[in-house]
Amino acid sequence: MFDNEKITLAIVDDHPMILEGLKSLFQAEGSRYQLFCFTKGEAMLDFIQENRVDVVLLDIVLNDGSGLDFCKAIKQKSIHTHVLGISNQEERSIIFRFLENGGSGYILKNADAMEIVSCVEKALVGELALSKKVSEIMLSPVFAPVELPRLTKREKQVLEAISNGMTSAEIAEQLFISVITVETHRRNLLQKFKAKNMFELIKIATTNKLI
Amino acid sequence: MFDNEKITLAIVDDHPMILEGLKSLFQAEGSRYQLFCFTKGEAMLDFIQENRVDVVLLDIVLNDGSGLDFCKAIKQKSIHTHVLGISNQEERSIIFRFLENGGSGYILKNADAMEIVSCVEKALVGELALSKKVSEIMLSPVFAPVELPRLTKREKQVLEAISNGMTSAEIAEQLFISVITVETHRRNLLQKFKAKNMFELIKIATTNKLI
DNA sequence: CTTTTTCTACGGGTTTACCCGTATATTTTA
DNA sequence: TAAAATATACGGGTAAACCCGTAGAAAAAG
Repeated sequence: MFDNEKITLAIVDDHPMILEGLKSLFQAEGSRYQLFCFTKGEAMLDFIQENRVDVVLLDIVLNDGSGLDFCKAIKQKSIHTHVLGISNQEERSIIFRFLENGGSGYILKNADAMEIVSCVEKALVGELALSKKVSEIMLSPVFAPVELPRLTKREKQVLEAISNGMTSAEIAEQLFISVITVETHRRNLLQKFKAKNMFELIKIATTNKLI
Repeated sequence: MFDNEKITLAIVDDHPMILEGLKSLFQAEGSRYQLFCFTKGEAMLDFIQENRVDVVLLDIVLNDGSGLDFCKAIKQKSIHTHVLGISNQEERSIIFRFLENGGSGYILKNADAMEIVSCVEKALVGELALSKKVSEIMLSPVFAPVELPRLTKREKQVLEAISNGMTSAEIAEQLFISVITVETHRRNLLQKFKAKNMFELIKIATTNKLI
């Protein structure tokens, strides 16, 4: 990014009103920014393929896909582009997923104008850009009342192996126990999780980082 | 936390040397801190059950369990306790998991003394406390060369349903297609992912947030 | 030191997943 | 418009998962 060049800022949002709002906000910033607006994520990706973009303000909920996926795609195409999520979506896990996917920050749409601008500038200098409310959300974990069953050492081993695609026979061989024992562990796992089958169980266990 | 009371700081680390180092660091801080040291996570949890603790400096790799789990357990027992991860573990996904589990911050062990102290103080006033190196890591996503196959709309629907524990017959009914078609989609999914079976595939898809 | 949990193991039976090849209509992309 | 990808569907067969009840030995917890 050269000092004599403008900062290229892409805005992606499928609400025309919000797009307009952001547009006028950054046009007012003494023309430091060159704006490009998109209502579709794919169109923005095509643009980034061919043009240098410094910052993307990316809505999370778009009609042609998820901002989470678009963020990842942007960083894959252009690692130096800073991507800021901007959404009404307050869900904690969404924020984390966005950052994990390479986002440089996250802003809630009800943030005031100053905050949005300062987040963009933070991102530009390589800092993590979180609006006040967002960092509060990140620091306020809610522990779901869904009590996950705790697994024994053996059950963890079996579950881990299953999730790696091993069959009961293979697991039995690996753990030096009988196939029948492995199947008993399977049964107990299903009961503990109240899952209908292992597919559901593995999804639960994986999303809850048990394996 | 009252001004006339000391800040209670628990340190959990199974390397005696590091424990000593942190101890002397905070004892030097004009006795603002009252220290409690632990080499086992379980012992620290028992302590927190009975005593108010303002901040925990928690090693991620402990011999009696993972700091990730301990962090979650601490926040479940005592939501107001700030937990700071302190580890040599530089892995990006670990940092995110720690924060998702309720951590207030994360510090690498090679951070200098000042940085550690300032992170603790940041956490005390309710801010996200990341050492410089850590926030750099968070902002440097690496996109694994493992190219995930992109799924068609139908395949996503089928995979989603499988992961919710539905059988092929149930899925067929839900999507108004033949069981045979569902099984064809299953087959194609397995081939696309080069997975041995659906258990493995669901784990891959879930950890990569495809479902 | 007793009680509980965990790990181990058996038999028999039903359901489901998985593998193989094939094939046509529709939709998307080049 | 031609080629490729997608969604649909059939038949036959094997392997694996899942369900039921039961139960002893070892380890952990009280």
